Amino acid sequence: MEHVAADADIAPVAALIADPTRAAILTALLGGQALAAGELARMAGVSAATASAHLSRLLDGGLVAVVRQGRHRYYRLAGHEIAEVLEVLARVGGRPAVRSLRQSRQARMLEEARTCYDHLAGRAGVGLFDRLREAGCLAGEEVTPEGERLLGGLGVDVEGARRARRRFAPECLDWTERRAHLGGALGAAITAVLFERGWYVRGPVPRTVNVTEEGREGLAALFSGKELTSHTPVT
Amino acid sequence: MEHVAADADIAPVAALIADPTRAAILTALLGGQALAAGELARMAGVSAATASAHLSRLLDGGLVAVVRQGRHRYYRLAGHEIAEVLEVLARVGGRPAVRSLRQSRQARMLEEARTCYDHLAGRAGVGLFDRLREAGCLAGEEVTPEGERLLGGLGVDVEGARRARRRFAPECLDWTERRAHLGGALGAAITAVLFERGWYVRGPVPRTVNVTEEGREGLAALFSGKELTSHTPVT
DNA sequence: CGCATCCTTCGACCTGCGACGAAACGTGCT
DNA sequence: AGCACGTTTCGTCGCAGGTCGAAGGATGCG
Repeated sequence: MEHVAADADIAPVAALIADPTRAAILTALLGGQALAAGELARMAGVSAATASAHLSRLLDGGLVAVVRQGRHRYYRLAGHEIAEVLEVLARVGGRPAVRSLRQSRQARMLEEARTCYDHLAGRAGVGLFDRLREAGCLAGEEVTPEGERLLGGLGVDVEGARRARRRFAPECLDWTERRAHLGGALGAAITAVLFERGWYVRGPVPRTVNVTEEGREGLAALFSGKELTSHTPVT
Repeated sequence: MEHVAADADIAPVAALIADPTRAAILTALLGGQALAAGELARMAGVSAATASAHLSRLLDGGLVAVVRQGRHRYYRLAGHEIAEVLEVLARVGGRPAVRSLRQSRQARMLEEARTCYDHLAGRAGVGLFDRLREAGCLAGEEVTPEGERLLGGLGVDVEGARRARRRFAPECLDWTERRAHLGGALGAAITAVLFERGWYVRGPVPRTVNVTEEGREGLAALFSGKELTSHTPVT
């Protein structure tokens, strides 16, 4: 007989994350991209059979979702709550020792700019957040009329983000920078536009992203108060 | 060779939470009270030896801290980050099936009012949060001058909370109510005052709290705009 | 000083589960 | 149809770690 009060069962979820191989898989998926089972196996450094077993368990547990496309099966995190769990765990987990030179290069790229499931993090993330604040776009967890104008001009659907079922514009603080960046529905919407415009592109290392030349110019123009040139979204 | 980029090691932390017995211990400690090793063993339904082994590992992992007092050893969570991890995990963990009548009573009490490590949660938590908003005390993640006056009169050290290293007034949404309540440094400061004044007291079931008669009257007076009677803090 | 209480350490047992290779399954290409 | 490739299933091995009882400190009480 359990004397502890009825509570959410946290152990099963934690157990799914507790295995190093599964943790590597989940961390790889934290980039926000859906990845094929084979790629995940390679990234985690295990055989295809082993990865498959892990993915099957993660699927059962509702941590990942799968979409079949031809003979590939692309896995992604099941939702932003899952990404939040991983981020919070990373925050208490502490930074690991960096071993090889190659890893230190990758680590530097991750610190520079990366995606945190569906929004921008790292130095780029906090930089963007700071610039939005300075420009008077944000007040607490709300967007000012000024911000509405600026983001609207960029092509961000602020109203749509506000109606989303998840939190609108929470500060999300990550484990590399010790400062906050913009998460939530608004952070995701802005990041989506940045990718769509080609201002940021995904880098070779799983979660990293890079700013493009257009991105550098576009962002500079955006915050210098100039109007943007007309925007032709990619279908 | 690991192909995954250098990242925080989340697996070891997750592994500590992954065991059902350790999860029960951590959940019990989520009430914010320090508990003796024996009590924790009883609550988790294991022998003293087993609990001791688990507590030792949790201590190593930095998830709990211990204070020796006579022949007792009181364990508590190591910090609010740990409580945050548990809350987030509980949110994705889903609600467990309620088995006995007794558990359903306890579950109802937990939903009514409980502590979430160091701040008020459950219906009481979201109620307080809503009333503070309605009274115009909060704007986004900031406190208005009006709020400063009202909370100051209550005896809350708003300035002290603002200087704390943790987030000031984040919304913390929990797994029973699907709404937000007040967490962070400010939430903790307010809750501390509520206990100090005797407006809330801890209930018999681990994480539950109960509002007292004084509490009901005091809160009503507070939000009806009246000034409070002078406050004599408990040493 | 000796006993009771609380907690930890030790030794032994046993279950759970993560690892792989080989083979089966399903899909796309020619 | 037949082959190639990505993925899952199956069978098996081996080890990590959770559990308990009993014994060994440590602390408070009379």
